[in-house]
Amino acid sequence: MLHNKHTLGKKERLKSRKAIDALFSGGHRFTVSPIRVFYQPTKGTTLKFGVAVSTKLYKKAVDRNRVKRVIRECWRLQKNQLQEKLTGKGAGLDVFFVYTDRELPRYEPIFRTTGIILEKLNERMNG
RNA sequence: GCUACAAGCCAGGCUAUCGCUCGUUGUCAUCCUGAGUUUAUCGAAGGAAGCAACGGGAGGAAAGUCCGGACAGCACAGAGCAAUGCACCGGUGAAUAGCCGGCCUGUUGAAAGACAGAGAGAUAGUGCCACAGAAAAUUACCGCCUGAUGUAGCUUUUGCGGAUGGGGAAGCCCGCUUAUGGAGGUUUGCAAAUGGGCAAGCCCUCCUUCGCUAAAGCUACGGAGGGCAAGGUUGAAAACGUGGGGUAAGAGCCCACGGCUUAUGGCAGUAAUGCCAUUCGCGGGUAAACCUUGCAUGCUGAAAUGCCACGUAUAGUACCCGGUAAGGGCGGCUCGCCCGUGAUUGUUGCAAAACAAUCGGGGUACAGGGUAGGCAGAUUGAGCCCGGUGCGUAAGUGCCGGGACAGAUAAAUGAUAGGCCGCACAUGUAAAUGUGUUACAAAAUCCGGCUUAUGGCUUGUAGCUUUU
RNA sequence: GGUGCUUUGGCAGAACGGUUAUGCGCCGGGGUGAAAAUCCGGAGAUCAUGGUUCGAUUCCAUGAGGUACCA
Repeated sequence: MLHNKHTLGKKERLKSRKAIDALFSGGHRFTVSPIRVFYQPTKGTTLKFGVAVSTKLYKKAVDRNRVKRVIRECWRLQKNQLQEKLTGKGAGLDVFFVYTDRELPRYEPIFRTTGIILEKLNERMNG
């Protein structure tokens, strides 16, 4: 029952500055436009997620919040499969998205892109 | 109906599904602490995470960071300088460069009024004022007046200044004279012979004319020097304005009227200020040029600050320091003041102490190592809103009653879908249909202002247009 | 969160409050068989809006952009 709920609480978010620094310096990365993905396996069993949008792309805080909310929503609705796999393997993963497009995103394309990213992450966890 | 201005209000609402965060309550089989005793995979009670229910969850500007505070830390030994800010008056308020009222000035207007004002000082000093113009600030180009010396002309007076003459019987011929002409005399010559004559610039005298020299006077030109600032094609700006007197010419030099201004007094006003009287004056503009005057300001800023946890290197290099230390604080600078060194050994010495060495200590700079988690600050406060009421022109404020008030921290307050209300656009006579959809923008310790961005609604005022 | 500095043609970059220089680039012409270089000529700018001033790139205010710093 637990994994049918599409939650994204505090524990599922990437909040430590230290962890993020480590992710940027030592993590793997790939890009599915317009999103750049950073990820790194960890010791815990949780899947942690974070988003960032540059101030240079969007000067207004309202726009940045909008982008982050859309991406977060897409991740929340689709990440359960990956979480199950990790729980099965007893592994953890930190994932970080950076939005790189200058145009404001619409919901559906981002939803699809997030799906592709999750598939890729799934494959890589296998390998 | 449109436009402009002013004031006020709202900042979409509903349903479904899935979420985020805070609080309260409950639950809790997992974990932690663990009363109790029977020492047992016993467990009261509490807590953590999870779960459930209920409740709260961006703004009028949350923005810009332009002002002002609260609050916190450091300092509190003062003086001077510097720096920064402010600048009509009164009120308001915790405070301000905010707000309210008033005064003054300017613009506009017939006026009433409206709008604007960084609104101390240009007579403390320095600088600047392009082009044009005579000149851009106590000066002088033209000009007006006076005017030594000079030049020219005129008048008067004095003095000076013209031609040797020769030849021929004569007419005449030659020579000379750049002062004209006349009168008289004398002389010479000629002709004639009665008398009267004729001729002569170069014989004499006088007058006149002309020229020169000198003196005096007048006029004109020029003008050393002096006086004046009235007038002068400019310019953004021109030396208080108009009229009269005055003068060599002129001038606020004097007078009258008017304008501005200083001071004193009276009256009105809390005051700025206004009116009246007397009075010093009238030497441009610019201080959002430097500056001067007055007043105010200790510095820093929640990344402040306190506590807990974790971690590292009590290490390295160079230099400095023995009390008037190195260095640090007040503090941006100077003075001044304050803080800031111990032990052991040795030498000298009666001692106090001084000096030296060693060890430690302190400081500055460099290069490096570590941490960047949690709690408090921190979400209810000089507060805000509504109603009533008192005071006040108002800003505001007193009293009474009621109400609401987020708290994240890689940072929540949402996403998707569908209607509805409203709005905009398109089609349409209309009914309606279709499309789009709210603008500006997101708390980050808190509060009061200001400024800027912006959708819609209501009311009022003014103008325009249409219809009646 | 806080504090500075800065904005001049396409680019770089000067300018006492008094006509916005200069270089590279661009356009046109000349030149060449065609180009390059060179030569001649030309266009093109003070971030925006107000204010002070007779007059603002310059001084002041407000806003917009850029940039740097503070643990």
